[in-house]
Amino acid sequence: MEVADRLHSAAIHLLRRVRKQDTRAGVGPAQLSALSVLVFGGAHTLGQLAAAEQVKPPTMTRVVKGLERTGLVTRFADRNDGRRIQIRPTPKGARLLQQARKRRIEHLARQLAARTKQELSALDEASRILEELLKHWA
Amino acid sequence: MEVADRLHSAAIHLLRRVRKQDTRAGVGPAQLSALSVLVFGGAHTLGQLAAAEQVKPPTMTRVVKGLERTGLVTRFADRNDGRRIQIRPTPKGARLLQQARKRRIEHLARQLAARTKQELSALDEASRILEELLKHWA
DNA sequence: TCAATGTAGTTAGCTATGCTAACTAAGTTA
DNA sequence: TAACTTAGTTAGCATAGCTAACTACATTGA
Repeated sequence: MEVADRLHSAAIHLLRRVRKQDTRAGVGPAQLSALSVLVFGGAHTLGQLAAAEQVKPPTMTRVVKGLERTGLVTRFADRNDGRRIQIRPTPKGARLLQQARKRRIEHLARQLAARTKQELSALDEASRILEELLKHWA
Repeated sequence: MEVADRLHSAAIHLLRRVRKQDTRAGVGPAQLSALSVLVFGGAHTLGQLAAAEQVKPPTMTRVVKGLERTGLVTRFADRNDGRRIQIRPTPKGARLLQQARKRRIEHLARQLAARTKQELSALDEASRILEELLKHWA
């Protein structure tokens, strides 16, 4: 379908550009993305985090190890279930994520600055439609 | 900025969903993406391909090796410059890419089917604005 | 009660993908 | 034609994905 195609392509190329800003964070993309889930969604168990990131548990074990080694998250025991491991961002982790996110958003915002008010509101409306779409995704 | 933020988030989540369709292609994301450049853009030198994919030449050397090993691309010498290596998709490579792309687009199109005509045209317009934005990206 | 079953996470080991540094080979220039 | 530049590869490292097999804890049911 025509719209699907155009949307798909635009999303790919947009993210490819924006992602380049992450180089300076000094943290890989998987770690950054997992950290983002924790900073915006609060503590998660390893399994919840793996599900949220759509990766298998062994992958998340290693991602969390990396984040822990650099002091960006801490792990603590679950009170109700001795098998579960809760993971929480440290203040350092929250700070780093916010900065990385700021770089991405500001970079994109700079590009958008040259657009007209009409175009910006069209983009805003489209984003809201997509949010709705994602909420009901089959 | 508000719009940048919303757009960024929508693009991330959209692609994450769509990308899951690629599992069945049996080819990694970097290979699939490079193959897409070749199928839609014709033969490229290794360096052009690396630039298009925003990776360094050594990375692309290996990606191309993988594609070559599974018979999805072929390499041939550049007539004008003996240092250059041209890379071209094979019929098998073109076929595989088209199928993978079809799966992605159709999956997205199925989700879009529940939207109104107005919403679809808003998404289409936004995609065109983004294409324009990407063209003049600083 | 406690043995069988299920669930959460880790470890080991493979592949793919990213990088830099250092190299080879081919073109360009002074 | 010697010096420099450019294209690509090789080697070696880190990250990130997977499956299979394991440990530890929780739940279930005879």
